[in-house]
Amino acid sequence: MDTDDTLILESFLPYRLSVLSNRVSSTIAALYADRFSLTIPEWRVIAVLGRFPDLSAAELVQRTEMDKVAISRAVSRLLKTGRIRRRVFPDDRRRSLLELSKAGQKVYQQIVPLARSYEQGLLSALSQRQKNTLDSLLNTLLARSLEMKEIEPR
Amino acid sequence: MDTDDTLILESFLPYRLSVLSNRVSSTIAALYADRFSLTIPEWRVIAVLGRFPDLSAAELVQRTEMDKVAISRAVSRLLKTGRIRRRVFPDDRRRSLLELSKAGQKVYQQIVPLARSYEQGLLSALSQRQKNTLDSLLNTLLARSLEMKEIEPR
DNA sequence: CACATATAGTTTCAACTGAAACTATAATAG
DNA sequence: CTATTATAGTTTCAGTTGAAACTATATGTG
Repeated sequence: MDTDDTLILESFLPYRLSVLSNRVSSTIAALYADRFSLTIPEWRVIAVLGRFPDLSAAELVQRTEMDKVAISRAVSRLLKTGRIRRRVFPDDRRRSLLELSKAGQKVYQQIVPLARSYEQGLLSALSQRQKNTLDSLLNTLLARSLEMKEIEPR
Repeated sequence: MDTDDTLILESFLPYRLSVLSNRVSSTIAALYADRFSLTIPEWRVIAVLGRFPDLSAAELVQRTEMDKVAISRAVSRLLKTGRIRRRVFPDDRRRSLLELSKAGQKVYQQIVPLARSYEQGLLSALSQRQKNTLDSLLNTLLARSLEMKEIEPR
């Protein structure tokens, strides 16, 4: 029924991804903001430092796929709220070494189960097999989206 | 290897969806901005009006899942650039009826193939079977994400 | 009718964002 | 070594955003 010169927005993959991602992010953001006064960028930094202590800001940029301005701001809020500590890397004084403070570790420990449980809730309608399929489809799409971004010249 | 109190950000579904959606959206946004000076909200309005002429702003809100401020701004830019026209709905003078102008139709006709071709490129690594699976997984997740958003009280 | 309440859409204001400029330090070249 | 160039991270500035207030119109109630 649908002709070739029409586009059905609600079937258009980029649109659907955007709606899904916005819904998920805003739900989680509300969760984190309510209980921990944490933004999503801050939470991402905590999540990464929980696993890999003593990273520099540049390493956080890589591991979170956020830009360095966002990292700088998240880090400065987390420093102010005492959730991370910063040392200077002795061999290169431009660089800092960031790690969770005691308070930051506590937030991390509380928020990990919350994050897991949201994720499980979202995935609860899927069988294990479907979850595996989803995982692999997302891997493919993530790789392909990166190629298409780089190929398409700015 | 990964214990229960650790979270691997790059495997966390909300994070992956966000990275994917941001990549896709920013690639498309660059495409549209370059060639048509169109933002994504404007493009969404055009896409919907191309299929359903004579909608009100409130109907655009529903069909695009954007909020009414964003719609109001997109509509006012599109009016200014002459891509849509607005009439007052006679039976209720608060309401407007929006439709593509000739120029808007032309943009629509040019941009639909561009959108389709981006989507095909993104999906090019998938078999038809995988595309169907993706489609159905997204439907499930979209439904579930809505439930979880509504259940979780603000 | 007059008043209260609801709805469509716009504007305002404060917070957020990213690109570009900037500061500090380091590495490399003459 | 000094000058130049590069890198780490921060700040600035010019948009962009969304919540709440606002304007205009419509609907419901006594």
